[in-house]
Amino acid sequence: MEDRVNQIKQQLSAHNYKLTPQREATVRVLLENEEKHLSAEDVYLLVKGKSPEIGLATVYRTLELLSDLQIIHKLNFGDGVTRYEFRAEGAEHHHHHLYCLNCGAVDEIMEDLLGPIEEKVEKEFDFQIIDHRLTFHGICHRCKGQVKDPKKLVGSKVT
Amino acid sequence: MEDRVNQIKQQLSAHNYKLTPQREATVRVLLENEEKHLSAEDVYLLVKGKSPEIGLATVYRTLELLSDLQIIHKLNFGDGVTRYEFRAEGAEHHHHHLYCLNCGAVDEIMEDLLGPIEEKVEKEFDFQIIDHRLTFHGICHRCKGQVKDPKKLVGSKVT
DNA sequence: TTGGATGCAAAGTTTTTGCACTGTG
DNA sequence: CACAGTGCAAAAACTTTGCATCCAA
Repeated sequence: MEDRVNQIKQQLSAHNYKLTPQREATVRVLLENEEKHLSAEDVYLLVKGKSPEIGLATVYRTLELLSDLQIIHKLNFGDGVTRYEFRAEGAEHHHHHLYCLNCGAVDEIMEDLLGPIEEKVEKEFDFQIIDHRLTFHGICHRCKGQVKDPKKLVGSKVT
Repeated sequence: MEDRVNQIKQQLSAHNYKLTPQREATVRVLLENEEKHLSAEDVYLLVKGKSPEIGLATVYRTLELLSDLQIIHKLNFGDGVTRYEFRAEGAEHHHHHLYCLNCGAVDEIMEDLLGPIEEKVEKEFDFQIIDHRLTFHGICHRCKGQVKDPKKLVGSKVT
């Protein structure tokens, strides 16, 4: 954990940015909730719990900065909020998401399933891949058999 | 084209919705610009060109409706706007996107590359896949060698 | 002292909602 | 008449920006 904070500190200074207390608090919240895909608001509330003087704008600015430096990723699951997560450790892009249409949970697949596919795409479309996003939308194991809101899944008018 | 409008009309009436003139105009704009991934605003402006009396709210409501019925898809490429596209023709989910970080263009890959991967995921994670989103972010063939805004690609402070 | 960073509030974007009205069955 | 559908404007939700202030080098 301290290692990772230090690593980020170095990544920032390599680009002439400082790891201010606010930025550090934000980074720590992200690290402590790594698997949770927090929104900016989530991060703000968590940081505010520890350091009440921080402003929402600072959180946004910090997330934008970390995102520009590719330390974290922006994610969109179509619910109108941008979520953030750390990039996969090994510098390479590596993992994918399972988004449950019933309960909204986001689980992770930690394997990279796309290696061979990327090679094919790069060649076939003359496209230099920098990153990818792969999300499966469906019903998670927890919701199986107890879908609460079918309307969300297949629209229909309740008459 | 008329076929597809009729097909959509039937999908709507199957759920007790009508294909009103506004909805039809919206659908036609989407069909005429199928490969373009229009935002709600884009659709609104195009529809307004033909039927000036339409309201933006109606466009949003129509897109939401079509999306609930899974006639169209919502897409997010992280630029803050929701875009829309028709679902792949063959009822199955089938295609993927190439999003250029330099020029913002969105190209399509019309093959489904994920078949075997989905089987694996369904088994391994006990997750019932209804849909997927796969987007590669990178540099498109048009931009190769003439990247205009490297900052967007690798953040750095311009001092 | 100088410039980056911050907090607050105001403004900006995108999307949703309330409500009266319209048109068709 | 009933009621889905609509247009408009207001409101909401999320994010960015302006600006005075603060702080470390």
